[in-house]
Amino acid sequence: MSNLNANTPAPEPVVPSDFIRDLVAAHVAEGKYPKIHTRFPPEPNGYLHLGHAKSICLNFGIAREFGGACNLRLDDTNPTQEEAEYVEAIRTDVNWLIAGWADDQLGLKPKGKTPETVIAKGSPDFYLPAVTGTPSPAVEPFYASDYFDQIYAYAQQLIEKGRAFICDLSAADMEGYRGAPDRPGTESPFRHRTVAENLDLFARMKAGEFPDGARTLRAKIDMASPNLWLRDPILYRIKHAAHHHTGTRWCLYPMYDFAHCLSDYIEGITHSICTLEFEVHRPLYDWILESLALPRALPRQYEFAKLIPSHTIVSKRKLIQLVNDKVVTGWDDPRLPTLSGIRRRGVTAQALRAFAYHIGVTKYISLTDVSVYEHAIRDDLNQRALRRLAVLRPIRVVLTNYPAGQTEELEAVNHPADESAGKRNLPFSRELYIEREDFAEVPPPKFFRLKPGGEVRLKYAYIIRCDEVIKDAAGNVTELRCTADLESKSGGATAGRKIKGTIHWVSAAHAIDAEVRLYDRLFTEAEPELDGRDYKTVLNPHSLEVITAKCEPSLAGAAPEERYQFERLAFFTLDKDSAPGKPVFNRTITLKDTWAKQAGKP
RNA sequence: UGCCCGAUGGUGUAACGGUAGCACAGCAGACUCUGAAUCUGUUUGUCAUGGUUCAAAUCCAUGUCGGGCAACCA
Repeated sequence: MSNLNANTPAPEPVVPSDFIRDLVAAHVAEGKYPKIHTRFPPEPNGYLHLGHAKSICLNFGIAREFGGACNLRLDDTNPTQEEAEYVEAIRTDVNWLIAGWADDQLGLKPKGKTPETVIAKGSPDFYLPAVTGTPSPAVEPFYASDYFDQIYAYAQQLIEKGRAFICDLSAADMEGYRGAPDRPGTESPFRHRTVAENLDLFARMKAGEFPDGARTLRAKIDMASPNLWLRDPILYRIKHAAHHHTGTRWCLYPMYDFAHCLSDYIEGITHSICTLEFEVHRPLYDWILESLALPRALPRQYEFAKLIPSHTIVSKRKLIQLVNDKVVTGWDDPRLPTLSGIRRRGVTAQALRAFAYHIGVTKYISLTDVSVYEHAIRDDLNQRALRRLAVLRPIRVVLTNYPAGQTEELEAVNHPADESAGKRNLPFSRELYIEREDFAEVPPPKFFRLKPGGEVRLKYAYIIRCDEVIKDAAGNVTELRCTADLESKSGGATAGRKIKGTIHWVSAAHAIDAEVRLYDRLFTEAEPELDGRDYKTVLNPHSLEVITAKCEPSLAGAAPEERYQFERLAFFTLDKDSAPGKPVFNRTITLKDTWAKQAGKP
């Protein structure tokens, strides 16, 4: 195990290998492109989640491993779906996830810059190169909507080539003309308009002469194609709607298929990596690009299977529902698989990257068990978290042979495997708190914590024996009266005694209170929506429990960027709801608990 | 019932015609002033049937199963 704390990040895993990277490596080997250029193109219609993390790690990872760049692009061609709020959230999440790892590969553009126009082979060509490695307020992400002028010009070219036409069919009519997967469609009655008429109509569509849905621009391909996406697909539709980035300048917006390949081309993307559902779109992607006789190298699309994590939901629509229905407190609720939620929960970007590395990239649609995710988190946190003592569910212990009023400072290490993490002192006194679970009046087999007449070691302190159990009228244990072996402190005469159990504790007089939020999986089932089941029926009622814990005093100075392990319990991080003197800790993930598993067995 | 894609232990992946490996999970043990970590050992797998070949997870054929595709969404 390597030694590190929050300030000395763990080494990144070795470079992964998968079918896409193999392809890119081959392209590099044959010198197919001067530079590898990928892109991460989210639509700003929601928050980024675990699934996006996989894509980000893939795209930026490739850029990183092959000396290329990866553009951040907002794929914003549908004004009715997208909002500026999401743009900011996306930028934050991407920056967080790649920080210290692929910052130098992040492709942005000078603020406000749109593609440069060049005349190549007698027709306009557009290019918008990325700037990398210069984070500053003067740069911003790419926006597909910044290319509306260029995409419009490309559409005109397509019309001029006789490869696109204006269609007056309504959405309902078009459905009838489309045919079916096993039955060819029929050509639109407007398919044979003249170039001049198409150009004129297209210009008038742009000018706002027609209402929504009145006309569309369609590619002229093949209504009999077995690939539905090649049956004269719509390239442009009329939408009199304000756009988050272009305002009211347009009432005509390009469809994804038309805008995406051209955006890739304009930015000089070489490898356009997307998820499997776009596989059937690839012929259209290529058709558009090839129909335009473009002078520069064309981008190519590659598809991989998206991440499907178990015990959660990653569909944007469902995520919105969870937020709106107040099942969770917001987009950054630590139980959500959103990057903002994950971050607030205390998971580090590096853990997420390690996870992405471990799950691999294939074309096989699979369900990834959360345990892989959880392992990546534990592995990361175990290396960086500072150890602390805190008691979640306290029970009072009085050491009858320890002088009242006496306090001593005991030395404790901050990390058992990293000396450089330093040490701290723990105040010790006659009255303590220990974990309720660490005492059993009637101990189950193999219980080696505290029991009547039994001994246990207090971490960094003394070995104590339980002499007496005090109960209230209802029979609840309220206090344990114990005696300490005063020679058994670290370095003491009897410190070497073999005691099976070691438990954590805090001094009652010195402990500070902290709100602790115990998070757990949001769903009890691996596939919440299996067979159309309503996810509401499998919500985990214990996904959040809020308690007040007794913490060692040093935790009063907890830092938000730090990670802590409350020994023998779990990993925690300070929540943004903390106030001076009122710390709030989020439980990121519990430690593995072999005892709980064993104790739970019949 | 058209087209496209896929199938390797419980789960996720590697092997690119030449010993089926790794990780997670599980189980057993060692160690332990964290029942954590660490270390050791270990159970379980090439969808099926043919074919090509000295040799097939890998190439071919057929089948089976799973997924995707008929928004003026992305």
